[in-house]
Amino acid sequence: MGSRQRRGDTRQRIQDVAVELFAEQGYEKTSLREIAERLDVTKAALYYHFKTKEDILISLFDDLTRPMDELIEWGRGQPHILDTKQELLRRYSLALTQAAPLFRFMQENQATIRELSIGESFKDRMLKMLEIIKDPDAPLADQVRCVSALFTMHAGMFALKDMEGDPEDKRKAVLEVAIELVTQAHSDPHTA
Amino acid sequence: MGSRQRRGDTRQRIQDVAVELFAEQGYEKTSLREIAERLDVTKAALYYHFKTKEDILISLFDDLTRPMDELIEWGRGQPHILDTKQELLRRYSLALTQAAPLFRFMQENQATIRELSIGESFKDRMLKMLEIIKDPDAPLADQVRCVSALFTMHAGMFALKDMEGDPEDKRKAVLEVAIELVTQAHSDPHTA
Amino acid sequence: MGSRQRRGDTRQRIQDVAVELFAEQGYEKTSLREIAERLDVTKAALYYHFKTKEDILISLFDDLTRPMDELIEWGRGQPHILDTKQELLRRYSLALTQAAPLFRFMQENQATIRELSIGESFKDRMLKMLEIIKDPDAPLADQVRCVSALFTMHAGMFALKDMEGDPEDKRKAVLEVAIELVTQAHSDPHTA
Amino acid sequence: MGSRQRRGDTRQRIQDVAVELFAEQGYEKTSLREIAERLDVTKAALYYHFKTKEDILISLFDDLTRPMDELIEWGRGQPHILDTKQELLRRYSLALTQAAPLFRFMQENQATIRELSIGESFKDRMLKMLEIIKDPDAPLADQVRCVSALFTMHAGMFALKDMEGDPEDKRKAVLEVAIELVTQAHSDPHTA
DNA sequence: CATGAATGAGTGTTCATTCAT
DNA sequence: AATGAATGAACACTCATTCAT
Repeated sequence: MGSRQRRGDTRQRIQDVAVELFAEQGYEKTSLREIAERLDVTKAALYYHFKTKEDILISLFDDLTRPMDELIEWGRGQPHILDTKQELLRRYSLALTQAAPLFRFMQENQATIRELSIGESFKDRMLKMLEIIKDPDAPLADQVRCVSALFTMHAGMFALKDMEGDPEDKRKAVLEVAIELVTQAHSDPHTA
Repeated sequence: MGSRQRRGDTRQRIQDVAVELFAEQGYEKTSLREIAERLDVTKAALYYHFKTKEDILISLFDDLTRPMDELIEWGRGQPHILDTKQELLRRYSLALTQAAPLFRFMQENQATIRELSIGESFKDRMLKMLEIIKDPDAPLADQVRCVSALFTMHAGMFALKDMEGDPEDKRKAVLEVAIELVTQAHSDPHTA
Repeated sequence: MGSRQRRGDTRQRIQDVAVELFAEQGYEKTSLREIAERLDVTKAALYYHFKTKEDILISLFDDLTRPMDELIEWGRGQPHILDTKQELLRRYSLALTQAAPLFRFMQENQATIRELSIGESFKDRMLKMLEIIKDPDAPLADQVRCVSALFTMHAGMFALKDMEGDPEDKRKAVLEVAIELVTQAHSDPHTA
Repeated sequence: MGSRQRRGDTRQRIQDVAVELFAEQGYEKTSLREIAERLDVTKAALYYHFKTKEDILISLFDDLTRPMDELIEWGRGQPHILDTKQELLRRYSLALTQAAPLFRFMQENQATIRELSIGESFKDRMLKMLEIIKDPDAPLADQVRCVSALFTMHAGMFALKDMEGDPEDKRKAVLEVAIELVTQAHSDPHTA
């Protein structure tokens, strides 16, 4: 019965277990044997669903990069005004929350990801988001504020895990600080 | 000549190469064979100087944690006023700059480090620094500001690498933003 | 053809080669590379069938300890009379003959085995057999006779290898001496 | 002071530690590093005193084989009567007691020793001792009794370690059984 | 849709041994 | 009489990957 219900969703189950283990132990330290054992299948079965180990990782990122791409596309269609920037952060915050484990993984395995084909593409996306909220002619400190806004959002949620309080409250607090940073960077009158 | 001059500094040379490779490729993906080959010695030679691979990593962190411990001790002896917090960040900024590659490594290999004996000890240190700059009764957003200040400093310097500009200017800009965050968190009148 | 016929019996073939090499050279001096080469497979193939090197050894002992356990169980269900003791030795003699190479290995690698998980369990079994044939209140010399009976059986067969004569004749001679020792130990009237 | 008193006796100290560790863990599992660490010298120091690891072992056996050689020479000069055989066992028992750890080592590392140059020479000695107490034309069982007598003496002392009782009492008991076996083998009237 | 069996390349680690000093 | 530094060869073990069934 249990095995009947599982018919056809093996691919999804692999992804679920992979996200969990990758986030917990890192990509390199997680072996396919481990994933297979948790699912009670053989390693070879994984290869029916994915061509390589890296392929599993890439498939996970697809769920993550799609919302980001949409976000970027949306942002580019908007005027470069403060409101756009703030809204971008708001939407990004929600996207992050939904793909939290994957982001935690990304945050903690940058060295690994950098070498993977996915690394470049992700960095690209981050730069594109920065382009939307950042003014290249602004003073250095303002540019740092924008970078910091994004990083704060990435790190914030995981770094705050041991702090007491409702997760949603924490998300809002992080978002508030990020928006503030961007607002400050935007409104700062600069004479470059 | 080259090999004569090298006598006695092998341990240091191992550390240098290790820092470089660990930062570049990550801890797991850097093999002892690779380190040995770069130094033109055998793997076994590494084991004369270090008991295990992890031991190499630990030895690297010693150079890093000592200044942090001094900083924490200094901070604890000061009154919990804004000035102390700002000065702590200023000093931390300098410490970070000096051990930049190691911090880049740490920033990018959190998943790996977490499992190592060193992970806990480093997290402890971060929490102790937070205790100095953060007020546990402050509103959530203010606490986020303090966390963000530290993370901004960690990430800032590496994330800004592709941006043009003098490294020292960038360091100051990052520091400025961090100080601002902490200042705001401190001065915020809160009625908890 | 040869390789086709071999399908499915690799595990057994590993055990066969392992017994032979362990007995010939000792456990420590026999490397997995050596076993693998003899079988014309890779080392990794061994790990498909056994989790560790020690596991191979343990699996070999399973074939040995099962008959011993049966023997012990049988002996415990019998009255502590001379007949039982003699019959135990007779049955043990047969068991030993069947697992001769393994016993030779055990006899010659006691130091190694002692440190392995198997060591304790084997010693236990020997003590349990002793309990059946030995009277704890008997004079020391009688107790020695019982210990000697078992040891004679262990060592006898291998020590007598270079002596001319039919193996079965030798087995019977060893058994005869062992039975004699136990008989003497049993019938000895003692006033402890 | 301690180090002054140690001057010149390093060779002896190496032997002492080696005997102890070899007996405890076996020859293969005892590394020179371990021996050196126990003596608080470097591995290289061992090589000042002994040419190879095997050389240490050989030097240990010298202390053991000398008394055996004397014993064999003595035995050969005596008539092949029961008294000679009994006296041989008595003397051997004392020799064994004096070199107990080494004999324990030999008993437990036969597979190792067999491959060493020393192995053959030791086996030779055992055969020579057998020649003295054993009649090659006697019935098989009698020959087994003689082999058993020697083996009982070897094994007896270590196998009886967990048994309660004074070591000297145990030695005598073992000797008693061995003498008995040889006596029986000798007096047995045989018509081959 | 999945398994059983295997591989080749690699890992970190240990060892006995050497030799200039 | 002993050390510091190193080597070369080996070892047990793990990994991602393959493929016939």
